[in-house]
Amino acid sequence: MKYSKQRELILTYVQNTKTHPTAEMVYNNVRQKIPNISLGTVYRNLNQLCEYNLIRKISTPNKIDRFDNVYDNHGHLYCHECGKVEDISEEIISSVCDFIADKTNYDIISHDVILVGICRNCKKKRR
Amino acid sequence: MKYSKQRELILTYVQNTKTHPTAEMVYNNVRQKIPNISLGTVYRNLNQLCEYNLIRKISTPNKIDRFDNVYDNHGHLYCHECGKVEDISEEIISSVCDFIADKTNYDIISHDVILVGICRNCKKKRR
DNA sequence: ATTCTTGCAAAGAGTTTGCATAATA
DNA sequence: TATTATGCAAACTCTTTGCAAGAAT
Repeated sequence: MKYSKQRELILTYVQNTKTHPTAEMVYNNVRQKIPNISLGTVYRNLNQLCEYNLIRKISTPNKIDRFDNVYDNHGHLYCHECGKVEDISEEIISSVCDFIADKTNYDIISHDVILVGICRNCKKKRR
Repeated sequence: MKYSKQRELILTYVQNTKTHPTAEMVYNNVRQKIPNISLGTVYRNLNQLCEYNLIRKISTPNKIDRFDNVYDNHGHLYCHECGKVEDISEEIISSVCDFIADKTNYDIISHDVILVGICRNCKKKRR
């Protein structure tokens, strides 16, 4: 992989934010430093960084891909109400995966675990 | 909801197949009986049937929505390799949801549980 | 007669890709 | 110099929507 300023900024941003950003969010952030970067370049780099396992893609039920670091095998909870993505710790995920793999004969790819629910905030608002 | 032949066939098909069909699959099936039905009508009806909780939408990581019956709160396993969607029984899902809800403070919507892994067949092929 | 549904085609959203130019090795 | 990356715009895929015509209540 040849160096590029664009890719470096994209990688740094995805690795250091906790927001599980969409391509659009990455674009808006990197644009502050490289104003004429294109959305196509952002997508190309995000996908390439995924192939090299430097980041990973999280698919959520609303169809907008989000990206995240790969520090461990944590999973994700998607809030069906506000769309927020939160982490589920690696320990929790691995017990769940063991349990399900045992019952179903699937090999669960733990870092792709996505569960859908209603987050704390939205639960409060509902009352 | 006013009756329509189109909707009846769509509902019957989704309720009675085990393939978790995409809109396209539903379209191709219903077209055998109503050749000039349009894809737009299929989408409109699938969404409407979801609103009335007669069927449900399953979002998978490849972004193509799939549809399924609502007989119980079973979950789904998506095979990352071949794209197949298999059921996870309601019992398994509810233990997983209880476990995660307890650890994370989320209310898990159990019928939206999607886990991603490699299915039996693809595991075999890999060897 | 009123309301809902259809088929069709156009529009929409998110993402990918072709191409000439520019940067890296 | 050879290769890879970029910006731009066009293309692509899946899905939704506006509208006039048709079917159900």
